[in-house]
Amino acid sequence: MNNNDFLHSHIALPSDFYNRRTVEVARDLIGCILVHQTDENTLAGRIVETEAYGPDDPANHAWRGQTRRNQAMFGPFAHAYVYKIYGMYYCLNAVTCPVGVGEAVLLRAVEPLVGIETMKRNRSMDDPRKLCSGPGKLCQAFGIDSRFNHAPLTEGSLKICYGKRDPIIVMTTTRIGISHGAELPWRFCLENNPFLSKTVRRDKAIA
DNA sequence: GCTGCGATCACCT
DNA sequence: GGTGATCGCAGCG
Repeated sequence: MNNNDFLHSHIALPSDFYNRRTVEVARDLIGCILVHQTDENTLAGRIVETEAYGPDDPANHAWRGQTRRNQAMFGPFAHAYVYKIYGMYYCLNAVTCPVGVGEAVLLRAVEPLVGIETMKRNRSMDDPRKLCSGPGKLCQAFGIDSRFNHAPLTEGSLKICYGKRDPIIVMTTTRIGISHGAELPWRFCLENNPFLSKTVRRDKAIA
């Protein structure tokens, strides 16, 4: 399949998809396709790991209210919230709630599908399992940075599209890498997928 | 102002 | 399993 075929065979999720409870959006994003159409290439991959940052959640960036960094979280749903972490990596979120409510879904891992050579170049790395197996890695592979903060995910160069309708098993587990508050079962992933991040906790798997 | 730490990652042992 | 890279924010004064 060439790049044009791929683009035309995938349709962006409608904006209403994101106007639901954040944990539902996080679960339903598993299996959907992240697409970045650059001037040169199409980059695409299947979303295999997500994390919800919801209400009453001390780990949520929006927990202490609105700041310049988390402004996009309080903007309209179906848009991107991209922030820099540890001064060097970016993380991509899908904003889920109406204006004024700060909730989002962090995309934690993607299975590379299209534009793999470009991803390898962006990551200076050859192993396909390591190209997008973490929130910072997938942004580097896809060339996603702060320019995409506030960008719509329903149109334009960065989109999330329907995936194939293969039956998939979504595993629910706790979050990790955060210190505030209880570890809520708000992480979702494709069971036994080889492209998950290194921190998936099978011991705490729920389904 | 300064300090500590975080939704990370690669590299080292 | 430990460490360094290095930016924005919060908390403290």
